[in-house]
Amino acid sequence: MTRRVAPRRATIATVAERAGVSTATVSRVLNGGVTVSEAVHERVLAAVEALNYRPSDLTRAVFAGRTNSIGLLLADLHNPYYVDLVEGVSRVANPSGTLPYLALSNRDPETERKMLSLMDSHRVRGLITVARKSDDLVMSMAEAGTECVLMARDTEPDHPRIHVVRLDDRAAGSMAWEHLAETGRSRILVVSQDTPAGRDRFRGLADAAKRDGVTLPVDAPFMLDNLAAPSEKLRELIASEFKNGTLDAVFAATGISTLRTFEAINSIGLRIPDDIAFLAFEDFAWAEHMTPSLSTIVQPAVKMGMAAASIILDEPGSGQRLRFEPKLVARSSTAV
Amino acid sequence: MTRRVAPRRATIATVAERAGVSTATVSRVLNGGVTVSEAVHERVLAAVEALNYRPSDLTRAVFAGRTNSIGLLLADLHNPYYVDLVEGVSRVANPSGTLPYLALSNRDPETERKMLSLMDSHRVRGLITVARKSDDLVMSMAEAGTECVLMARDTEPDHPRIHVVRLDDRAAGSMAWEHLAETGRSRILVVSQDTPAGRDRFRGLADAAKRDGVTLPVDAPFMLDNLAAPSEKLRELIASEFKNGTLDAVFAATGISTLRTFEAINSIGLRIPDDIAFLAFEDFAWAEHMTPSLSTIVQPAVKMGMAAASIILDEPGSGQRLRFEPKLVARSSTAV
DNA sequence: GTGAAAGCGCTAACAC
DNA sequence: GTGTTAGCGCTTTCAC
Repeated sequence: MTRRVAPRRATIATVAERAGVSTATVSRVLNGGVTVSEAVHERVLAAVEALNYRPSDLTRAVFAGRTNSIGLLLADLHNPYYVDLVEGVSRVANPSGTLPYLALSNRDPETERKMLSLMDSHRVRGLITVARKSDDLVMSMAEAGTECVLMARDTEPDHPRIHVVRLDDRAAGSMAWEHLAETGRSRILVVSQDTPAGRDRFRGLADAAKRDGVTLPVDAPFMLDNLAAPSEKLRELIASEFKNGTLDAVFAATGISTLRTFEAINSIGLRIPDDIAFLAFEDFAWAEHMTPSLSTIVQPAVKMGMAAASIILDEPGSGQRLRFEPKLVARSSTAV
Repeated sequence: MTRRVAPRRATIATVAERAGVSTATVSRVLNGGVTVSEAVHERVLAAVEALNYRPSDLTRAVFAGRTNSIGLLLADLHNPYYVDLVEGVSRVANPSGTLPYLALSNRDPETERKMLSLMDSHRVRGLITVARKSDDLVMSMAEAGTECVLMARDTEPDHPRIHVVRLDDRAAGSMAWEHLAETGRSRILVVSQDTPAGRDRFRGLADAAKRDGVTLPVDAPFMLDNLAAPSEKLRELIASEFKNGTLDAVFAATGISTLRTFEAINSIGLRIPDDIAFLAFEDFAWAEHMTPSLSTIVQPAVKMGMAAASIILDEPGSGQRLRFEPKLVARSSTAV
């Protein structure tokens, strides 16, 4: 750790000297609250201007024992849900001078932990994360005073500074069932990533079907393992189920699975929605322009991001549990 | 600014006390370099472990006069180019303990300036930005010691701490021409956002055409003003040019214009590529699954992000000018 | 090999 | 009203 590497820049002392006052006075005019004489006020402001001085949020944070940064740990940025989350967090955080650190885990537990540690080193004031294998780290950060917001989690660690913001996944599932049933489908395959959210969405759909007296042809969601490449197994499953006549709709229950599922259906040569209906998850610019346009179930990700940031900034230590409702966007891929 | 709000957490002093040594010694074993007796070394490490102590990068930064954060200011996250940029920056920055702050301008100059100021307040060590209306701010940050990397800029401010990383936009344009010409098209319309990059790409295409003795039917790119909604004007332009027989290909020269252009062509009912060829910019997961699949010209965004971060961390003050080469991904939308 | 002390840039008591 | 002083958590001379 070399010392003083950057070119000198104006500090509060520089400004004080130039204005012929003490650093305390400079601090006072900059932060307001206390009364300062008109003359001094002007001299200080002039000095600030002349020296292009901007107080260091860094030093302020050291003093206050709390920074103005939030740690945002996501899996990647290819899911529109994550993108909107960033948007939402920024919208709430920025106005109060808070900036989010963005880190991507790419679903690697090792990376996940490293990034969390890094954020802790940087003393983020709050953490918003989709991490799943780092409860111990999160707990120790909460213990140390960091507000932690867990996204899309089913577990609910008991700590006043650990909050949970999630979608009502069961509702998303039953919403999928209702839409598909309404359009005349009942032989549904659910495709998902292997996450609590995905399982809950399946459960929601299966339960809703049961209430209507229908049993799904497949009694568990098809779990995608490798998200980076087309799934041969999925392709085969859809092809054989369809041939057996036990399939008239596929519900991709998570953002990433949407692409892989669409791809599988198309590669078999099945026509959507004539041969088979396709209901996707998350909305993205191109969904409307696909052939056919895609029906999707969408989470209010921007709102969820805003809520997460609000908890950190405005309701620390309140152990929030927030649940948001999904929305259906019906387009052609599930049309009758 | 309230003081001491967060619950106390272990500081270097806590560790020192518990290990029965001075803070200086703790610092020494944590940072290495100096020799410390075996016994003390162990006691300190044990205390660190027991107290779950993690040194504050914040305080270190105050002392060192330089943080481990980078400011990343982008327009939005809907363009795959930006997403890959984040990926690239993280890949280089994270391993050395550097975390990027992410801010979105949504192309609003006001927001752009606010975010830049915020980042400066946070004393980012370096800045990577697509900002266009804030040269004065960038210059003052560079002056104060912040490494600034301008992305996609044609101007080149003269300062050792202001760097430029960009695509060879002319090459992208001529690459577009060559591909389209090869597949038998020459009556090309270029659609773009109103940016230096877009203009250069048009210029590159027009010049290449000229070299081949061809004059474009339209002597300037169609500049999209509102990126958030379909463009009626674009739709009309394409329809009328096509009817006149002066159009057999459209080149969307920027990431966002790709969507709006595709939309316009489709809404007219023109068939791609039979009636008209369509060449897009930037690659994204769905491009391959559109009907037809989209041919695109792609910038090596991940590499560009890595380069930008490297400049900040490894080559400060070297006034870099980097130019990257685009790549063509040929698919069905430009097939013969 | 280890401790005491100064100082990074800033804010908040406490005097005057 | 304004200056003086102490101190936030850390690193680094400088003594011992």
